[in-house]
Amino acid sequence: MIFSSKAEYGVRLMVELGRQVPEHPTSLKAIADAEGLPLAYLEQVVARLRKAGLVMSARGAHGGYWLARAPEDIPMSEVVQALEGSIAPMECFVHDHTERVLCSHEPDAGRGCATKLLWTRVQGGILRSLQTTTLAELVEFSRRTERVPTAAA
Amino acid sequence: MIFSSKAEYGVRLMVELGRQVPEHPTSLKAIADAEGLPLAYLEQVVARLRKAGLVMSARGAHGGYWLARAPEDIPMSEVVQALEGSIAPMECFVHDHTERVLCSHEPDAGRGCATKLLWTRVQGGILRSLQTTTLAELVEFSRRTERVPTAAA
DNA sequence: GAAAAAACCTACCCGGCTGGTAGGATTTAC
DNA sequence: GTAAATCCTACCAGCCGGGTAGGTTTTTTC
Repeated sequence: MIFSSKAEYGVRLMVELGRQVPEHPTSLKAIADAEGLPLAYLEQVVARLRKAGLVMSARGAHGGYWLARAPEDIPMSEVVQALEGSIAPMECFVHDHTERVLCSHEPDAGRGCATKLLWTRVQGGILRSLQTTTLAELVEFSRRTERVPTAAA
Repeated sequence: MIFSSKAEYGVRLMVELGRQVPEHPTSLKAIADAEGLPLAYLEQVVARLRKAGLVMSARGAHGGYWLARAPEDIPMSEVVQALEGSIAPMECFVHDHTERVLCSHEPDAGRGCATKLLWTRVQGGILRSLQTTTLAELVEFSRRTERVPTAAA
């Protein structure tokens, strides 16, 4: 049970944008260099964030990306959801958005799906932790733990 | 982000065992039939549960598996952990059991890994939901939602 | 208006892992 | 001794994650 690297890269990208001046475009190249990530792949990642309305972009020379909203107004659940497609502990959750505790894949020997009760709780736990964390917190954290560049080499 | 089918099958298996008389062995074949799961694959799944000390087994004819403890004393975190190997939202968590919020895969441009703060919270959310759910709850749920077999066909 | 810098798009690809299958060896009840 | 079961190990096929490649379009700058 692991998130894809898209989530990791995308979150980093968002933190990086959160560290920048608002409204001012930052090129992907700069972010890729700063984080040591492959530029071409980052393009695919940022495309998801753009389609989700989390970042905005400007094309052409000196173009780039910036946050569509203030970091305080961006819950990480939105970010991860945009990157992962959906936040589901099991496959049968992906296409079943109802809260019904009923296993979609089979009637299950004439009784309700007990595992779905469990996965529903797990999903709740994940969502809650993501919803209560804002991008601003991560940006703040990255600032706090920033090491002062050693003056002398 | 999805749990493997081992988790699904294994949890079902545990629920099935929880529905049985304690200490009394149930054959995998019976469970495989009841749940409609491939027997040979279930063998691999149950092996993990046995190695984790969650189920006990008896070989030979009329052998089978039963719960090593009462369902009330089995938190689902143990079950899922046995089945999945580890419960980690990101790869770098698997081999880093410390609580240090520090990215294991790279020094990250001279600052702390902000994403790890997020994943730590997510992991906490998952673990809490798994720890506070016992097998007994799932067994109880499966009993409550059991449909009365229709008398007439 | 040419060239550079950037976003944007789409097709492809490779290795690893998930979800099994196959086939047996061993143990025990009857 | 035979049937029923656990136990063990090797193998495999397809899917998908994590990229690469190679363009097209838009915008700025000189």
